[in-house]
Amino acid sequence: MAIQGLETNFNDYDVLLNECVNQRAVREGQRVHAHMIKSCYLPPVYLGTRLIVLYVKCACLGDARKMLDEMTLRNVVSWTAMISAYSQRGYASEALNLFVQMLRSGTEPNEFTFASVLTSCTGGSWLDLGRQIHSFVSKTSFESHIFVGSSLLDMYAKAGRIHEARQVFECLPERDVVSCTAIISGYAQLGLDEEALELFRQLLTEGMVPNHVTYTSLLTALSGLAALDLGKQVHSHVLRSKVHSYVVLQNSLIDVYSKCGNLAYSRRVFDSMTDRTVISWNAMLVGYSKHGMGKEVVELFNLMREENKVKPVSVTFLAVLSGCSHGGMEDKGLGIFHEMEKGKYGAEPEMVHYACVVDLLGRAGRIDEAFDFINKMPFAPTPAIWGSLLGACRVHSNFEIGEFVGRRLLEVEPENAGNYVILSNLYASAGRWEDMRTIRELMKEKVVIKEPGRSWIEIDQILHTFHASERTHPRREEVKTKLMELSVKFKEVGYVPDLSCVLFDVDEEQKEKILLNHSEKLALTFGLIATPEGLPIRVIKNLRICVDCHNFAKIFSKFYGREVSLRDKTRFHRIVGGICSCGDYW
DNA sequence: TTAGGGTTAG
Repeated sequence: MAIQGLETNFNDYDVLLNECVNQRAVREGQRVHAHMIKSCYLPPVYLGTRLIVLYVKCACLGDARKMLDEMTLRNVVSWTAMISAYSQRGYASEALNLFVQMLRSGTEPNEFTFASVLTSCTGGSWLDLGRQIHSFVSKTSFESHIFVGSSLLDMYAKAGRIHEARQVFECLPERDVVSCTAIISGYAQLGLDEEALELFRQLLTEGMVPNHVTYTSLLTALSGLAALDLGKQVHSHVLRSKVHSYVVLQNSLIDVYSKCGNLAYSRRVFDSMTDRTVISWNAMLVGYSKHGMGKEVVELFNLMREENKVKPVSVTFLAVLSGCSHGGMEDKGLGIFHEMEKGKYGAEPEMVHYACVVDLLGRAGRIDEAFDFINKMPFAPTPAIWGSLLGACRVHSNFEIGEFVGRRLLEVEPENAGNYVILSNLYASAGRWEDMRTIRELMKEKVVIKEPGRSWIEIDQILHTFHASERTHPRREEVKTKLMELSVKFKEVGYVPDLSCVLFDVDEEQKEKILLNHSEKLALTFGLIATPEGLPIRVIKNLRICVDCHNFAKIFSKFYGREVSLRDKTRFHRIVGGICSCGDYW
């Protein structure tokens, strides 16, 4: 049917609008709409709603909203189509405002409305409103509806309220792959990786059939755990199933291999992809960057620009700049930063990029330049920026700037123990013992220990976790005895425990004991006794590795001829024959 | 006619 012969009646309009919706023909729909206006035809609710649906499906939100506003009579579908359009595109406040307007108008929401509007309550700041909607939902029959329930549990999970999310999940009268994935992903996104993995296994035994989204969420957890064998298992599963070509899933595979220290596998996945999003490039660049592979970072960035299919974004530059910094390509990194400033890439440098430059200059020993750079930045420096410069002052023994920065940091970030340690060590190296003692005293009063250290190692698909106060591992006594033995052997070949790494005010003997109990030493020692001779040992630590453990690992690698791959909070340390890929700067 | 879960960085 064409516009020319269009009659001003419901049936003609209805047939034509249906065709438009099916073919996503928004122009044609707009012409039909214009015809209605010209003919002074006031569309009934059904046709008005049909137009809203058409506009929403063709991403013309402005037209859709105009239509809704023009309608004198609206039904639950007209409201819900608009609310869900806002929700899906991330316009949370518009969606919520409209929901409130809908209630005021006296229209009863249905399960579609609740499922939509609750997805706009994610992100923490809307949680209070989300709770109110939840209590509203409980008074209706929709509480047990699976779509509404999935939205609800996802809302709680994204706000960090995983127990409430779990409660909603447990109360669902039925489960499907989406609700199962939502709860698994909730755990994974909060870094509760072991819980995510355990729940995945449990739900699998209960009959869940995972799809590409479930595998993507599971891979997030496996990345956090650096569970290489499990990651490979998921990969082969994915290859045998129909879901292997989803880009998001492949991006997660790049990430899992890179976080497990296996960049060759990451690159193989990356190269095999026919379509890549900016996240595929970013994941690969971040992988190289965390391994300190500056040359590869720059080459891949150049390739990305040559291909010119996707535009680099903020995270891309973060990876490129930090890759240049960790990979000893300071001038290249500085060059790219200056090009960003000049607008070459269409992405303005942000605070994180400035922080990368400070790190880059500091690492290269260009402390004065870094200090000048901070003072000229268009932002007020963050504690992380000062912290990065303080670290550089420690490594390059710059007392003057170090003292200034350290004092500054104690004011803005009094709870961070690392700052006190570096500053007191700076004083010690300058022979200013009185100042050193004052700083140590100050530290005792103010420091908050946020997260206890833990390290883990994967052997035959089993993750073995160690804490400083190790009481749980079945082979802990054997590990501790072996570790004592290593300490004696290593001292004979030059290992001197670095007691300045200990934050507690105890005697030297006690300090040495504390150091020897650091979780990464326990995990490393377990790796030695639990894996065949000569094989590389892969340890993961949740915090930044301390100088003493780093020294210990270097001697360990040389003594036993074992390659040690140690992933800490910020990067990978690949230690071969006593030499670390980080160049002793991290 | 309207609905729920996913990837990089910090």
